[in-house]
Amino acid sequence: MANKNLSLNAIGKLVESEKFLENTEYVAQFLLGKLLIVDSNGCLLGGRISETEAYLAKDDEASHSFRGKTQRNAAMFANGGTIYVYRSYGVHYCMNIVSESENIGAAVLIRSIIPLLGVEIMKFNRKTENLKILCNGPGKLTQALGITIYDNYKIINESNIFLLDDGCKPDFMATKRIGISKSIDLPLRFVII
DNA sequence: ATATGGATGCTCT
DNA sequence: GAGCATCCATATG
Repeated sequence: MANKNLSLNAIGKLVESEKFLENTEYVAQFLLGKLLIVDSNGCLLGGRISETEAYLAKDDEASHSFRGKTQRNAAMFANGGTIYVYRSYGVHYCMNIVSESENIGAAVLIRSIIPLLGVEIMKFNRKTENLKILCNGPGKLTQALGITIYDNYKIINESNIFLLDDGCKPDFMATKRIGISKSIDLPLRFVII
């Protein structure tokens, strides 16, 4: 425990929990360049967030929260900083970080990270040696990091999943979101340039 | 380099 | 029973 915090402190400082209470588009942009790190049985896995998408509480038909709270999306209505994981296409898991306050229903989907820590373990988890395709998709990064539905409802920085700020302030651009069929024109996808 | 279709399981109508 | 916030293998230019 003390060791883990020591090694995390050497990488950067934990993102303050109040940050997740800000509005969702801001959180989605803020998360770019931050380090997403998972303590997997004592091994640190993770990398730098390079792509996010905002899913809003209001007027966003593509958001899981659009039709209200259900058993599946309940974590999305928890307080900002909660992790919302769901199964996608019956095959993969996708990971979101809830934004804003309790009962709002907004979150940021982590779409891609640049692998930095525990690369050999992530290669094993993904069954590939190719760094380019290790974590470059929402289903891929959860597989690389070992994130599953059991991580649903965990709290960032109060579990084995951490967000760190090492001072990186990347340039980014906004584009349309990917892989959805409703509200497809909203510029709510953010990518490091 | 881009396009396609299959795998897969769970939620909601 | 439909429809997915995906990925990969395969097929073609």
